[in-house]
Amino acid sequence: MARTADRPAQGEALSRAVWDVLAHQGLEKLTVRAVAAAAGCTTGLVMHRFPNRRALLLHARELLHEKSRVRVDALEADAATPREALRAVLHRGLATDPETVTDSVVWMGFLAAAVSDGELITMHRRHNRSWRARIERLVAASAPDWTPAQVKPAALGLIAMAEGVAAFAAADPSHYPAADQERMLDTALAAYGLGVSG
Amino acid sequence: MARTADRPAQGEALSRAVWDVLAHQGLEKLTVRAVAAAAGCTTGLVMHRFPNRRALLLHARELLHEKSRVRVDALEADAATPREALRAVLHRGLATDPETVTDSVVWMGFLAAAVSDGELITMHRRHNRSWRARIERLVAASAPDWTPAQVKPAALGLIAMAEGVAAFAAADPSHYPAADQERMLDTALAAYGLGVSG
DNA sequence: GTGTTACCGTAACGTCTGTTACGCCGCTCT
DNA sequence: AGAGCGGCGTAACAGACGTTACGGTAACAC
Repeated sequence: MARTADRPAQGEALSRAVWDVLAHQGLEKLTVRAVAAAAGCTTGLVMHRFPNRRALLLHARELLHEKSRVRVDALEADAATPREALRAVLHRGLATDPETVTDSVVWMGFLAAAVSDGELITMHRRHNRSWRARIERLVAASAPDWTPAQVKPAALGLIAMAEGVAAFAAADPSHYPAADQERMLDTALAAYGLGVSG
Repeated sequence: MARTADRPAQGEALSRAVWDVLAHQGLEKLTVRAVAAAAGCTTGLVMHRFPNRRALLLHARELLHEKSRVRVDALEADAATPREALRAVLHRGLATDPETVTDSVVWMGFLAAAVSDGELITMHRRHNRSWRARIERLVAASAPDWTPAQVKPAALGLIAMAEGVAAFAAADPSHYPAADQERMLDTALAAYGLGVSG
């Protein structure tokens, strides 16, 4: 890492290093030294930029949340219909390529770390609740005549399905190819009567 | 822990201590000392019973797998129809009470630990594949006229849904009450045409 | 009761952790 | 060009970690 004073860029580079370590070495090896090595610097820079290890993790978690929100916002904005938006957004939650598989592994690492960190679990809940609200809104827009009592279980089923299959694929990619996950998603949308062509 | 030579019982007690620490303190604090404290003994006993920390974790993981398999076998045997069996088995995968919430937290801990442990990930895959095969078998029995191309996406959707909602509920129990999870499951089964009364 | 066995608590080892303190070196300003 | 400043690499710290070695003591045989 070159010698610069661009603090936001350094914070982002270090957060990316956190994600790298979490994805390839796991939570147990997520040490300050490992992060520094992944970022190509020393622990001096890391501890100079963040007051302590926890702050580093919290920043990395928040940044990941923010990036994924921006990406999903764009997917939603680009969709022609609510049903296409629903499918596109849910599809992003699957783990169908190296990037999203990595995302899923990192996601699980943060979730496991949250067990012993009140602030991490608070961030997770905030993010997850807004994710759930987004899908409920898209389901309601996709089926305008449904009551909330119909929307809520369907939306919950869809987000749970995406989360679950992403965890499966992250742990066993060769047995959960992209095509299987996509067929699963389209079958579920069709079963609920939310298919794009329905 | 009393002074005895009942090795299997000690191994099980220590594994239960591993689950306790994993559930209440998280993977980062899963140390030999913490496990010994949770078991009410010292590190001496732990290291006398297991050659090293990894062996302790692997044993705890395998025992958890075995116990859940026995429980699910019983649920399946007790069911009157394939559809009832399918629902009962999937319901066990939800996180609807303190015990199953704990199970889900522990499950995630092991999954996160598996990122940096080839043997743990192998065990996870073996277990997960047999779990998937079980649900595919139950779905096929519940809908005898379906082709494999219909069975597989539905079964995948169902197990992913259960896994996902268990993770949600483990991280945010107050926002994922049992009733919501059960309504989600029954709505999904009905949507697939696999409802108990269908 | 006494001797033997081995279970397991105690204590120590070297390594690795997060964190702190120090100082070099490149940039900027006059 | 030289002085001043601050970013960040280096090195050391205390504590916690996994693991090892040793010794006291409970449990059994007789």
